[in-house]
Amino acid sequence: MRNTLQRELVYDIVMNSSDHPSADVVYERARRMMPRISMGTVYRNLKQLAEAGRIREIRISDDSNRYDKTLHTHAHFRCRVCGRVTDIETECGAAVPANGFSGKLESTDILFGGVCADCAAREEA
Amino acid sequence: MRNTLQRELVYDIVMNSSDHPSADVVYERARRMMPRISMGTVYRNLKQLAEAGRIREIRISDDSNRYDKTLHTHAHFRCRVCGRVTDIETECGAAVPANGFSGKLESTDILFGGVCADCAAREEA
DNA sequence: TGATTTAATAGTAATAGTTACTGATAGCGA
DNA sequence: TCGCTATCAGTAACTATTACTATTAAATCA
Repeated sequence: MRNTLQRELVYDIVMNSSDHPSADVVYERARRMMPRISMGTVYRNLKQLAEAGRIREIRISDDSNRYDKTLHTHAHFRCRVCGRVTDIETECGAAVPANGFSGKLESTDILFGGVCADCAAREEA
Repeated sequence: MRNTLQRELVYDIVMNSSDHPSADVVYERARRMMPRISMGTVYRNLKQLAEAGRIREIRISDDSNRYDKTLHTHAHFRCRVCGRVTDIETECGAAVPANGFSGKLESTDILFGGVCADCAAREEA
């Protein structure tokens, strides 16, 4: 994997973000530093960095994928009102398949959906 | 909610499928019974039936949504080789957010990815 | 039962997220 | 420094899904 300015920029943006940015958001932030960078480059590098294990891809159906600097498996919560994605602890730690599963496990995604505390309070008012 | 032939057909197809069909697959099966049914109708009814709690929507990022006759929360495994989605038991039962989460929880999706036993055996050969 | 209301339909167009393509550029090994 | 080729910018294409519109048909009611 070549060490290009574009790839390092994309990587730095994810590593300095704590808000689980989507490709779109990474693109907007990247353009501030490198105005001619293209969307395709951002997508390609996010995918490659995730494949290389340098960042983590959070797959969110019915929404765009997000990218996370935190590498270890952990659950996420997505607020359907504000769209924010936050880390969340689960009671049993990381879920694992019970005995009896005989395939090859490669990824685990735990996604909770609902309304975050902030938006719930705002809805009350 | 009106009781249309199209809606009952879509519902019956999901209830008689154990392979977690996507909207596309439901559409193909529906056309065999009702050739003039449209894709939009299938999508609309799957969404409405899921909202009404009569079927369950399985959200699979980087792939189309699937639909399940089983209503209670349970984890799924998706094989990246053959694309099949199967039910899977987890060691700790259903994951729940740890104490400290103060939002409103509405959905839980646990998705494992990897290679199923069949495809793994085939890759060996 | 037949008229009326309106949710739902078929068919089509549009949207969003993402990937593919193409000629030009630049990282890196020799 | 030269040459190879991965990567780039820009654009087109693709896929899953939703939106739109005129038409149809459930359900309500006289």
